[in-house]
Amino acid sequence: MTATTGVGRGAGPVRQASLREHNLGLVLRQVANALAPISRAAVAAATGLTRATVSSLVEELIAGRLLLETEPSPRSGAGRPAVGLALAPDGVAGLGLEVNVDYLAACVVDLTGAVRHSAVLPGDRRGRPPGETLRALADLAADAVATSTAPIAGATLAVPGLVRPDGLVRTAPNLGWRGVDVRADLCIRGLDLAPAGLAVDNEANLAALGELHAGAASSFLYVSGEVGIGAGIVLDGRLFRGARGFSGEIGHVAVRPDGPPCRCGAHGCLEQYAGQEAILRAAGLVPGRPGEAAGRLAVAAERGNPAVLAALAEAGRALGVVLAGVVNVIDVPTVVLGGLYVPLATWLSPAVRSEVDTRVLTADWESVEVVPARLGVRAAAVGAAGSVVRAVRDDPARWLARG
Amino acid sequence: MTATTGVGRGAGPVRQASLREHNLGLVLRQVANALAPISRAAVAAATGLTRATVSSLVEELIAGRLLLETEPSPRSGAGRPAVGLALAPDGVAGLGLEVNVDYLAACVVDLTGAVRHSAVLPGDRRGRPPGETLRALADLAADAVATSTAPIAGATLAVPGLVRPDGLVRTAPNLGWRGVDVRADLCIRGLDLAPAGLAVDNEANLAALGELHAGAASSFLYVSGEVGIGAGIVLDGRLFRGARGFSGEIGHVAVRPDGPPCRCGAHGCLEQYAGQEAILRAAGLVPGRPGEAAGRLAVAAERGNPAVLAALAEAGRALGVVLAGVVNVIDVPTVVLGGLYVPLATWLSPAVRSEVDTRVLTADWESVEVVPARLGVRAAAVGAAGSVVRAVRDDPARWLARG
DNA sequence: GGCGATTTGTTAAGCGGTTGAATTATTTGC
DNA sequence: GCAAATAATTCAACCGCTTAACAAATCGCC
Repeated sequence: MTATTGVGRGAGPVRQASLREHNLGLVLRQVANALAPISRAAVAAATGLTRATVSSLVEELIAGRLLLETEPSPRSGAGRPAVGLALAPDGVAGLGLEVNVDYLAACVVDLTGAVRHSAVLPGDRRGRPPGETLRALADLAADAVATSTAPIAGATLAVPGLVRPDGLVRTAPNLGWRGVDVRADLCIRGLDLAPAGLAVDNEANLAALGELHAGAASSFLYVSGEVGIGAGIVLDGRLFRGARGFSGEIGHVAVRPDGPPCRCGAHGCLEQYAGQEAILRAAGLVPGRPGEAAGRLAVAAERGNPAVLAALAEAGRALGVVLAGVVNVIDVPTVVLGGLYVPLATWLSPAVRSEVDTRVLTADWESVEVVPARLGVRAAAVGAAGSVVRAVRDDPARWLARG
Repeated sequence: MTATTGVGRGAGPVRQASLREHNLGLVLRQVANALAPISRAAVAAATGLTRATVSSLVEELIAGRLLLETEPSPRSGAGRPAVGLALAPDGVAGLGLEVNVDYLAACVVDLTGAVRHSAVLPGDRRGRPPGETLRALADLAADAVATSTAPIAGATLAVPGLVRPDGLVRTAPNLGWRGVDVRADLCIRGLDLAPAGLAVDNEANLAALGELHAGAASSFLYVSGEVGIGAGIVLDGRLFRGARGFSGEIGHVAVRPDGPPCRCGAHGCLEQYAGQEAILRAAGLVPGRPGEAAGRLAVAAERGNPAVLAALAEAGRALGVVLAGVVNVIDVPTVVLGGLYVPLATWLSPAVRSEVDTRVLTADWESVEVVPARLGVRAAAVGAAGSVVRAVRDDPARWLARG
């Protein structure tokens, strides 16, 4: 009986040092989440730590250039005025990279969450050798690094495909990649990736983090519609990766078990109803370059083209059926439509909402919101960069202890 | 920018006391997960704590009657013989309760995971007033408590319906319950529920924990087929409850969006293909008492009744389509078929497996297993009781510090 | 049988980190 | 100008882990 492998839960032992690491993060996040500069005393009150401890922790964070003291805020009541604390804009930054079907992107996000640099290099990357694409990306990345006044804590790369937890790209069908070890193949001038290393993740996952970063709710399902359809699941401010790291593959959830065949080998997958090519086909438009399909569809829909409107309604319905299923299973309060679906949200959302409302069991008392994404194409790159600074925020001690 | 509410992550501050609480749990779980009695030195080596610290922690756990010293194990090599440590069978126990359509159940599980007492009271509970049912359950529970030599740390109740995180039963359609506040209405003779309180949870969730307890993998999807169909999701040894606590409602995931109408108001829900009544209908059998349908189906299938075999194959296919979708979304390596599906697994599994294998995107390199549940009807009650002792195991300090 | 090697478990000193109280600093209000 | 109020720092005390030394119990080898 009872044979869970390993110890489960909070794994390791806890020494006093871990205690400080935890509290360091607690204080840093408290400052980060405050809307305005906040005093040590307020941090102490909010965290439950004593002011003495908070002072000591803050001192360390300031020395590590993660926090700054600001001018006292507008006075209120008697007493010594509080010294404000805020995140240091030049303390650390994260580098976010993205390889996609028709562009490469790089951006730098600082600790405060501000996007400090952002560059996109258009170009069709389908079927090109990974090495060539990665070299071009490395150049773009090196430029981004060169512009940063803050030290770069690490980099994260977004790829439209299945990525193993260790960073190996299992397959990125639309790029034509299979088994690419990005971590070994990418080296960026002016940036030593050894310490934090390069993280690689699915484009939908990182775009979801980008939305979180941009102020979306703390729990939501992000749907990334492109040639394929992926999803990133954010629960309670954290990315949910499933048991083995390949969560969110909603593009191959069945809409109709005996529907049209899909390139995955199954029948009636969502991609065959709401993928970019399926929508174009249903609308009677010719497939073109991957980047501009959404625009063409939006223009035609705006003009009232009936075939396009019908195609979008049908796609929305299929999307709604699948999303309702997902919500029934993981019970998220919000669905964010991203990628291709952002410019088409006006026409897709009604059908999606209607399906979700009738099919989600708990919809009667726990409403489910369907909203378009706030970020555009850059969502994944911003999310990737944001995930780096988020990692520093979650465990500042590791960053402070760097060689 | 960046406006996650609250602090997220590891919530509270960490004082030295929390440190000890954590390590107390670490040591206890290490002993629990060992297959045989284990020495202090081995615990130290496995956890990374020093032997001195482990000794101190063990002393506290022995004083609290959670651990026992056993005879030294068969010798091996030189050196002073080790004193074995094992979970104390009489240190604490958990009470598990279940209200279901056609029976009530109560059981007691001790810290080692052994079921010390188990009682089932058959009887149709559909449409009966909740108060009456709860009184009958309280009697059953009081008997269970009376038999226990170990102090009862708390109780958990399994209900076939939607349960709010605070324990309010939102709705249990097959019982005819709506908005029942079990925690207020249930009081058990001889057991003070005040300290740990009474937890209430969905039957599928707790049955999933029961399977975990019975040694299933540490990540799996448990499917509970009864009149309705629910699922419990276990990831990395932990129950996954979704963002708002209502996860796993797979009974109303669509198999065919324009299929037969479902009592939930939508069309083509899984319940209409693989629910108890749907299978009986498709098999041409009359609905009977809820408890015996599975048996009748299994007997008829055994005899080779073609209508029944076809009905089961069809149900298996529908189940497979939906489960494949769920696996695509949360990427679990194992699906456990429970409840009604256990006796029917022989006929359901092939269709389920075939659908899962063709529809799960990652199935080519990360196989998905489909297995029948190990526990029978009692899974939920055992899981409920197990969840109580599991809570003690995860945070022994709280139990040791009881008034 | 005795002695060293080996492993377990305990004890005592030390150190890191938080607490709590006292102290200093800086403002408002009367 | 002084009391009240609030912010931040200093310092002794305490708590829990670690290190290192030691005591206990067994094996193996001569």
